[in-house]
Amino acid sequence: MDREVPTYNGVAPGISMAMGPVTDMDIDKPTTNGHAAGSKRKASLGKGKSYKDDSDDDDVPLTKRRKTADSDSDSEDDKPLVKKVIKPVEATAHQIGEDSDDEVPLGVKLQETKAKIEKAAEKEAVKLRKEDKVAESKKKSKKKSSDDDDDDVPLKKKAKPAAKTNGTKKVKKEDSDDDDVPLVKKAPAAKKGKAEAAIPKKKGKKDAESPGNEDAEPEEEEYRWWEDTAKGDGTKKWSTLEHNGVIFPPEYEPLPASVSLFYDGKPVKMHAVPEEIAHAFGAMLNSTHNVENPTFQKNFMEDFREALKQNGGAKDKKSGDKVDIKHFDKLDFQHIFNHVDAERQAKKALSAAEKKQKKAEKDALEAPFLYCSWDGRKQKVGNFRVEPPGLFRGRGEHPKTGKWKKRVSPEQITINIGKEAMVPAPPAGHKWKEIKNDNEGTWLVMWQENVNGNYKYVMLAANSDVKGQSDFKKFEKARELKKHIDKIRKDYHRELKSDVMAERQRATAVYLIDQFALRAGNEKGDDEADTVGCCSLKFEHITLRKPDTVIFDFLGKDSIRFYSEVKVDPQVFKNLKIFKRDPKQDGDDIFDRLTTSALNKHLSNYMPGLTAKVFRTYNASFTMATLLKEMKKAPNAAEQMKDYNDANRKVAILCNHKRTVGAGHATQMEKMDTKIDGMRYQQWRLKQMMLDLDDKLKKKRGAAFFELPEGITQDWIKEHQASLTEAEKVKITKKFEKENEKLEAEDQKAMKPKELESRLEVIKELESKFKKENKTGKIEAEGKGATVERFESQIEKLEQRIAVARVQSEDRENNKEVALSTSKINYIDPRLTVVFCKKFGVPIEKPFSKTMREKFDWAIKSVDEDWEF
DNA sequence: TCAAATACTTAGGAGGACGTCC
DNA sequence: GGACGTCCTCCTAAGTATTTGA
Repeated sequence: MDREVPTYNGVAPGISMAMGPVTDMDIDKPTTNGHAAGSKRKASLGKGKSYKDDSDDDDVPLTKRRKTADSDSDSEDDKPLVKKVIKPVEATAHQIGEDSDDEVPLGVKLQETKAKIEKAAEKEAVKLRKEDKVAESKKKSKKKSSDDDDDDVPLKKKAKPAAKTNGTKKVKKEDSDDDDVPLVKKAPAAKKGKAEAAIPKKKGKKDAESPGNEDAEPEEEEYRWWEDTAKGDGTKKWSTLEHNGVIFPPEYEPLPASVSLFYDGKPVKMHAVPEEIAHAFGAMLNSTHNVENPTFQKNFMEDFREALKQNGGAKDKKSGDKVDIKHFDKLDFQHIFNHVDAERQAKKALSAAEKKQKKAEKDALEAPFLYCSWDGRKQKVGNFRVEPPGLFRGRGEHPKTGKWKKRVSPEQITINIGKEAMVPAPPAGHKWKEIKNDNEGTWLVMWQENVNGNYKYVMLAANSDVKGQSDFKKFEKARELKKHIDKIRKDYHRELKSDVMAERQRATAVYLIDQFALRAGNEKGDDEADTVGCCSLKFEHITLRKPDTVIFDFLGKDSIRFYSEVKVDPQVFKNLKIFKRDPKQDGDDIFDRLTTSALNKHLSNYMPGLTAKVFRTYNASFTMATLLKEMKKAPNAAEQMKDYNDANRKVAILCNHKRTVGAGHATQMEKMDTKIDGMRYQQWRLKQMMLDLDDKLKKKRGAAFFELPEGITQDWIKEHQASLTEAEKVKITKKFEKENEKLEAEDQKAMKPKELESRLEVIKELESKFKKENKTGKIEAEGKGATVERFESQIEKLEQRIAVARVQSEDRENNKEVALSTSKINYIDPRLTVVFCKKFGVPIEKPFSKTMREKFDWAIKSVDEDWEF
């Protein structure tokens, strides 16, 4: 039974959309976003293993428990714990202070740097608490003046706003419980009606993206929320909210008759529903890590076959006979891929004008969805496009990777909007799942996806006020942690020896989170990739090497490998040994008495809102702050940026932010090496020319100066000479051909091959020169007015170029698998970067791209160079 | 108390835009 | 102006953390 793909219009004028039949949500039993179905305890105990000694006497002092074979070392438990700093040893997750040029052994160097940073943090914490006390007593003594001050945000006193405020008039106190005070200054509520027309403009921002809005609307006053101290308690996010909903993806366009999926060598035809799934697979044929993954293939096959079953199966295109598609190996997607690729190329080949035209059409279509009105302010919406159907690209060994992510229908979509606002119309013939007026949420639209049952949200863009505010809060929270970090560290060092197992595990976990920037590690379900964080570390993820080295080796978020060999506090080493004690084995939790909730609950005792993830933000920003503080002025902005990136890289390494090494990396490195060697060879030649002018120099400068550079051999020279002459030959030939083409285009007579021959004479001369040099071992001084001084200056210039190239090469190598952007976007307080720019006179455009400058607008406008994290 | 539901941040990769070099 | 490499933006997966409800 063939069915037409249902099509309907209505959300965006002019766009047609297709969705699957409107059923009652094609959603598998949801597993929820990232939450395990089973409990943590089940993970280690469910297999019938007994930890009787541990579980039965949780609260029995560990010292009274049975001794193990390692009792010797355990007996040291009761010795006073000497506070030690960690000593990471490898170029892995903890390379703070790494310095490849340094003579000091890496481990020692790292230890020193980390110790310095920790010591500084401790000192700072004491100082901050002192300052707080003084401030508090001052406050008490002049209570009445409290509403004049704006230093309500902790630590804000250090931040002197660089620019004059033109923001909203300050309302008083921060901790106002008054829910009715709008989060942002209330602007006149937009009229009911076409929402996009009601969305006011933001001052100073070009509005090219919203073509419908270009006429003379009054510009909105910039709202400097970071100077507004009356931000409520954060529960109520908005008072009025207007938006136009979402754009649905275009309908599926069936393949032309000439293009087919092949099965067992024969072209087959099928209904659009299964064809769309096959099309998706064919389109991603170049993504080998997906299409060659057996799980991906298996899941794809299951869903593809199911879709075929539901839609009349497949038929031989020629005979019309039924084809039972059973085996993945017999499928051939190449024709589909070629078709998709041709379409891509055609799109690429469009003229500039055509591309412009297409873009204009797309922009016009999307314009109504770009912005919303949030408390009367025009705010950019982040992801207003409903995710198109496709094959789920779960990362790593995700058990569901390759499953078909179905087309989302309006009936699955919940709209969150202000009570007074006009609800966007669903596509004709459809209705929304639900309309909500939840002003405690920041999302505008929500639906549930069918593969994992995950919730998908449409929220505001990163440069919106509300996202900026939560970013600001996040960094303020991390700064707040500075005041408590010394106490927290003292406490966990003490509790590492606690008699209560749960407490000891907790202390050990906090130690790891603090020292090695591990993530919390929530429990995961069986239908997710097997990745872990701190609390979910398993037996096999940690190897202990006496006396105090821990080797972490596990897959973290996004299945990125975390490998690190580090020296730890001896008590941590002992604890981990205990947590791994028999009968635990592979698959069992290291921290079987600890959950992320318990850990976070404990942390919140130190400071409201303190959770495991705050440590990552704190350590990243604090490290960056320390490195920037130590930074010296560089001769120019480029070198200053290199220093900045080096600091950024240290933070990225701390956070284990990685990227896959680009395909061309090795070739690039080789190229750079060859380039450097070429320059060194050139230097050597110049030195020989110096000798040619004055053979006494050898005695004067010492023979070593004139020797062949290390690694440059006679064989290498011959090879290099050959490649030099070849490159020159190619260059001359290409130039000749181009000139001829030009002549022909101008209807002139082309040059004869003889001309090329004569031009290539120089190559012959070059070759014979090299030959002579190689034979005699002498290099004649070249150039008019050759002098020793001139050659020396040329050598010096080459030396500089070599140095620059070496730095670049090293930089590239060091950076090949480190992603800097993640830490810059999420972990390093942007105000630190602003301070860096101001202090060293570097334009903000250097470290922050346009999008980042918009996202961190609040930071750029709120600090001067004296600001400290 | 626990699992499920919910809402948000953090993450790497794909692909297009942009800049540089020849 | 085309080839090539790099940077930037978009996309959406994959985490964390809190809230809800049985």
